[in-house]
Amino acid sequence: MKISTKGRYALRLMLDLALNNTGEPVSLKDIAKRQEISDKYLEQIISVLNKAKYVQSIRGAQGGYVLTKKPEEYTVGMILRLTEGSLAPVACVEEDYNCERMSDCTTVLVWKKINDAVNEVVDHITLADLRDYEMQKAGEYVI
Amino acid sequence: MKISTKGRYALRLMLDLALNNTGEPVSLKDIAKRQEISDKYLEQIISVLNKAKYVQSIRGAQGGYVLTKKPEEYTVGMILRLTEGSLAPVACVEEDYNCERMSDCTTVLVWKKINDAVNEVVDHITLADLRDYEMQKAGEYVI
DNA sequence: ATTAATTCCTATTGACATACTATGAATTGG
DNA sequence: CCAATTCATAGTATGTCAATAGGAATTAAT
Repeated sequence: MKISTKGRYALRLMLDLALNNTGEPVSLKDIAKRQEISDKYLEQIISVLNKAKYVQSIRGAQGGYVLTKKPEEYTVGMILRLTEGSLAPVACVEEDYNCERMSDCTTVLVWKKINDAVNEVVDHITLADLRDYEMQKAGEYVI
Repeated sequence: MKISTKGRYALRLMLDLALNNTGEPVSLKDIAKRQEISDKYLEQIISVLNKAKYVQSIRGAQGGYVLTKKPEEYTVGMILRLTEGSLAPVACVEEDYNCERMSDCTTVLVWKKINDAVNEVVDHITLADLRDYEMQKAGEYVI
């Protein structure tokens, strides 16, 4: 029942971009340094985000990545589902899954409730929420 | 973000015992047949439930297993945590976990919310709820 | 006392996923 | 031209999953 590093790093990566959302491209090397994550591994992760047009890449020297949308427009769910695949706790509550036991199966009730509960959380937190939380937290120690 | 067969089978196994809770021991072979699960695999799973005293075993011919408590007293969370280990979506929201980034880490907010949401579900469904649901469902077609 | 049915215990296996590392090509600003 | 960057693909070590396998121990029924 774990979220892998892929999803976790993707979220930190996107949050990092949201916090450095100046219009200038942010290099992966910088993100990797700030987040203390292997840059080579981050390359693979951002490649997925890039192909899905969640970020735009600028190649060459001084290149990097920028968000394609406003932080408000990314939910945590979008990012996790893209990088992790489905967040469903079991295959049988995923879209168009078919199981012969389905009609008999009582435990599927539990999986559906877990699924709904998780979706409710991840689909209502945006990158902007996390960015604001982090910025506010940073401000707490100013005075 | 998946629950493994171990936890899923454990829940079906326990529900099967709740539905056949006559006081007579139920053999694993029968459970395996009803649930269409490998009996050899179920042996390993029930061994965990047995060591935790969630079930009591009766050895020898005509032996089997019985629940040690009333179905009302088992939550889905108890059964899943025992067989799956922690249900936390990431290690850092588990009890007494320590991570240097903890104080900086904004994404942990997300994991905590997921964790709470899942716990809220699994800790409020009991075996009796599932048993009643299944019995009621079976009755629907009587007339 | 024997047999058959059962639980109990431990080891092994094949497939797959995870979390990277490695290598090098392509692109581009300075 | 060069250094910094993204892009693409391959490899790898480790671990987990989902069983399967084999047999020992126990006990009710005959």
